[in-house]
Amino acid sequence: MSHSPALFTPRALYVEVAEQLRQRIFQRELEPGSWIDELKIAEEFGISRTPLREALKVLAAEGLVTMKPRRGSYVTEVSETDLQDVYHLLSLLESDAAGVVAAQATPVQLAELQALHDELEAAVDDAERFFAINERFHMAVLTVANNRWRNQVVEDLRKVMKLNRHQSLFKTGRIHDSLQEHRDILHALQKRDSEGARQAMQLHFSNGLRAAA
Amino acid sequence: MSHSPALFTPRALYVEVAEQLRQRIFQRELEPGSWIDELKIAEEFGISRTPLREALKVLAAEGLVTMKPRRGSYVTEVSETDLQDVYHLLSLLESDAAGVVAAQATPVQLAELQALHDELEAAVDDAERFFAINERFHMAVLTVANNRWRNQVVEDLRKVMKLNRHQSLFKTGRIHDSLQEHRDILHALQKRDSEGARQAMQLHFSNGLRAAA
DNA sequence: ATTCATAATTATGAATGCATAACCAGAAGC
DNA sequence: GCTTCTGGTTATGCATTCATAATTATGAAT
Repeated sequence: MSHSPALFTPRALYVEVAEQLRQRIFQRELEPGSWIDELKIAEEFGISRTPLREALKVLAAEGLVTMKPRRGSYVTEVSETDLQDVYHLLSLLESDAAGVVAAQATPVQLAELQALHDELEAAVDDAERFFAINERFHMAVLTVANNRWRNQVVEDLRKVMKLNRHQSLFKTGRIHDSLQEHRDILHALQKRDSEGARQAMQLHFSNGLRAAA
Repeated sequence: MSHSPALFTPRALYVEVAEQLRQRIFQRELEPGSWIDELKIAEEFGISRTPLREALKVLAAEGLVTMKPRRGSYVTEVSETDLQDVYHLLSLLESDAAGVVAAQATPVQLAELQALHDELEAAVDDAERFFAINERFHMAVLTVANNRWRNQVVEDLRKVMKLNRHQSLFKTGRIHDSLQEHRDILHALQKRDSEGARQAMQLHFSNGLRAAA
């Protein structure tokens, strides 16, 4: 990795570190509730504590990390009620977004959503892949709904949701059910049925919560 | 900023600085869109750049500040559509909260909300005070609704809303109207009418947006 | 042995220093 | 006159160093 100087303006180091830390957290290398050793991590990354601490503050704002004054940073523990609360909010925000999309999406945008959904259908046998495309679909709906503040909020809440260790999608039958729910959502969107889209999305989340809990 | 020795463990400096910066931003000492001179601010506060930069990252996470790589930090500019989007979300989140409160609040909690509302009634002639109590009431509703993730989100969005607040509440008649809307909300809560509370809160926000825009 | 006081250790929070990318002004070239 | 190059300046991002609060370890006294 010789010095190929900033052709593609590299993100600031603390942004990069924040992303790496997210990965470690999601992969349970850093367990919920565990203390984050700044010195150890800084050494592992080969950086100083300064950008690491900045990254930790970013993660704290996202809710992935909890900072205690003079005690350091801890990976956030997501309780059962936390999970319910987060699902409640996601349901509220994303179902509203679905309603907006049904009312306002252009034909091109609907086609893009359809294309994503087709990918999802094709990934039914690959849970990992299904999970990734599922996330892309949900974010695509939000993008079309076009409210950058909501996007930010949902993005953060989804990160918190991911902290929950048993990914609902891997439970038996959940993928199949989830896919059917997605079909219903897409169908409502294409019918331009705002209320139907809202309800379908809500159902999708309440089922998702049941599977996760 | 050399304070007397820490009798009551003061919050970390960067937290304090973040709060001070919020005040400056809300009071328009730092104007939306303007660049934030780290050296200048650090000197004014009598601190180094390190805690200031950490504070700026906190504000960035709240949406008050926008950071551009290698360009520094800027006070977030809130466009007309931004304002609409934020109101939309607040309406969604707080009206849902109102519905929860109507269904689940204990009599004691309802009495506390009533007491806050009475304070609001009494502040009808003091716009500044009215504004403050209004905020307390809204946050009290959220507290009763008891979803810490929503609280955090709403808190942040309200800060963004404040970036714009200029004259919204000070427009002629808005205080009076706002008060009436609050009466309707409280009435629905005490009737345990979830749907009514939701709608009353939604109306409150849509009127608020009209007055702000 | 248990408890309390105190010393040693460790980690956080903040200050300082430094390297480099971005900006700006002025000169050279067309 | 306009563009482009170049040198100087400035501010950001990161590393390093330092101070102090918190924790643990140690030891004395009951």
